Amino acid sequence: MARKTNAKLEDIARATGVSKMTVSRVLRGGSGFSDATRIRVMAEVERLNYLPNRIAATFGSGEASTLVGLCVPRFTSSLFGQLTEAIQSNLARFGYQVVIGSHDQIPQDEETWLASVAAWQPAGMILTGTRHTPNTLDLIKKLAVPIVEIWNLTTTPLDMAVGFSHYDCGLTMGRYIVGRGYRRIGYVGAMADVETMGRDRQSGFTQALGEADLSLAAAEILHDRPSFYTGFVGTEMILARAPKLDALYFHDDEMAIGGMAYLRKHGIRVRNDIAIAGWGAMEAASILPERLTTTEVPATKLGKLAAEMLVMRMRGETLSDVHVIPARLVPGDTV
Amino acid sequence: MARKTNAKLEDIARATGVSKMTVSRVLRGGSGFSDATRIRVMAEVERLNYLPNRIAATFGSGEASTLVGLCVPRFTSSLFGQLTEAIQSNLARFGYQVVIGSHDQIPQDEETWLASVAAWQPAGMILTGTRHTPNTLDLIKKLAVPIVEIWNLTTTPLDMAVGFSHYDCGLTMGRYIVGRGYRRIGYVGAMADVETMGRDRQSGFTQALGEADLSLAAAEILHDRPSFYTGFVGTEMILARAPKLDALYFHDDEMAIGGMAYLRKHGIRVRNDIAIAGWGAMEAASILPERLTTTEVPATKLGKLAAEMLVMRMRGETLSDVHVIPARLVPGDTV
DNA sequence: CCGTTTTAGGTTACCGGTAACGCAACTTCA
DNA sequence: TGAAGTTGCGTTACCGGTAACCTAAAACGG
Repeated sequence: MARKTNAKLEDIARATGVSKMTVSRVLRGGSGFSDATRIRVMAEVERLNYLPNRIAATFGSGEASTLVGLCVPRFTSSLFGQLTEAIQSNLARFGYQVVIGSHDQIPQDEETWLASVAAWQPAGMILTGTRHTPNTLDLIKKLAVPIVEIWNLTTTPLDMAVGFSHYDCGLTMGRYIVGRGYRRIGYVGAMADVETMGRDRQSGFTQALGEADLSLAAAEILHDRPSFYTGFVGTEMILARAPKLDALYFHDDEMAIGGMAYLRKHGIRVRNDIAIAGWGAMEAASILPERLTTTEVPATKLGKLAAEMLVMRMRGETLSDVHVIPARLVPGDTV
Repeated sequence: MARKTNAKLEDIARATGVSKMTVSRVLRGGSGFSDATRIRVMAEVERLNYLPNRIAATFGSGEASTLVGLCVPRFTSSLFGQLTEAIQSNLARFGYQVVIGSHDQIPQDEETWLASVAAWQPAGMILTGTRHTPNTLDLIKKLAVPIVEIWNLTTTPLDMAVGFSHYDCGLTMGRYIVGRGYRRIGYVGAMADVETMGRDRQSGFTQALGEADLSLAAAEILHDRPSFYTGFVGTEMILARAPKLDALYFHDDEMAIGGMAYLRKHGIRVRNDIAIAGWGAMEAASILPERLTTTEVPATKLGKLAAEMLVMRMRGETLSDVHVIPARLVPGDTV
């Protein structure tokens, strides 16, 4: 692992007969050189197979690097997968590299990760959620770099935010379910030990029920991460405790699908016996015999917008702080 | 975005009354300083809220950075999500940061991404698959950095490899299905335009059929990415062309589940009328009324091993090149 | 108690780019 | 035609760490 023997600007400069400053100018495509020089330099760059050195470039310029940090709860979720995909590809278009982390809803893990990425003088940061440790907030302030908080909406962003209100997702779905005449309504959630955004949806949902002088007839929050199987088991558990429910709101679609599998197995008819609502408009629901009532979350669009906002800000443009990507209730056949 | 005003080693050195070299030694936890000095230095580090600068550190040492590149086909796949999660968390344990890319099976995209990451003097690389462009191979050779090729097994790794044989997955499943007495067997795949590893599984599968003097009765390779819905549609299409099939092998479990949804919708009984086999042992299958016959792919274990192999090699240890993480056929109720 | 080794530091010279400035030759235009 | 830009470079001084080398004092050992 000794020093690399790669060609450097000086090698190209020597071979071309110019100064390395000129080579640097040519490579960065600015001005300050003739066309003839450019051609000669580029020929040597090609011949010597020059590989740029962003470490040296970043260090020398004193500017931020072209690295951007991205921290999500986890990558094993279809929505966060879409988000990651969209953010990475859109940042790559503008010449940025994405350094990832996941915190699984543990703010301390985000802090640890952030510190390790901060050491790279990143040009920007994308964080999910609005829950951060005090140290994270300190670090962010010290970094003084554009930041987008995504996924969850906030009116007081650290810097910029793009997302939607999980509370409103729950509120809207709650009103919808109540409006369809259901009265004995349960909620099946996940990750009981940590504060997920599903908790916000549950709050909004409960609020909607309260508006109709109802309350949650039962809530079953499992400890595991949301998954098909968690939904299956959660449904079994909540129905064991509260067999007379006529509607179930799930943490997300995958859990709802798991719940529906439980119902089918036990001959309980969806909608006729019990209404089902999910969240996320996940791909898995596309094969259900009935269209799942859910909330569409434009993860890809959100990721793209977050990336583009960050790029603009990193380039010094000013733009408004908070963008709302509306999540939309999609009525189906299950409520 | 002018130069940051963060404290640097020299500030700490001045405040402590030592040289910045001593501060550097203390911070990196080596030797060459007294306990009293260490305490005074650390106090100033704390007080001035020093933030390390890996750009300068990497540049100054001439060593590789602590960045590691990870390129997968896409992040919107449960298995690649698990892989990403495992790799990121296990590399983070050892102080590395993960820079991601995705190529969606287009080798050229991998090349472009690799070039942008190579400029960061990464300490290592993790690539999926063994198909790389000539330029990618050149670049990798120039980088001269530990590399793990994962997911697909190869006997001629660029450097190290950890994975399993997709061909064998298909071969084993083919023999199993043939052994259970099925004769009119179809295959439903995805991403027809590019060479996926599913293609390798299909080859092995076809080979197994050939061993029994059979051939694929039909193959339907869709153009889309594998998904629940692709499986649904693919099943519809293949059965329209070849209604008398008695077994179907799918690109993966999600497609198989989609296919089973189609069958259920049309009153076709799984196993009684047509056998179904998937691949990947994906979580979604956990809620099926019958246990899906599939191949278990230990993505998390694979990612962890890949990360650990890379770390060992980055630390200069020598170890064997190729590790096989066995994929295992899991018999279910659908074949 | 003295020679030798170890410890605790300081000094210096980079790493490979980039910013800022300088300057000669060439254009432009009144 | 001469003053004022403009173009096309070169020169110099960094950026903030680290490696390598050096030195004086302290510890050690026979």
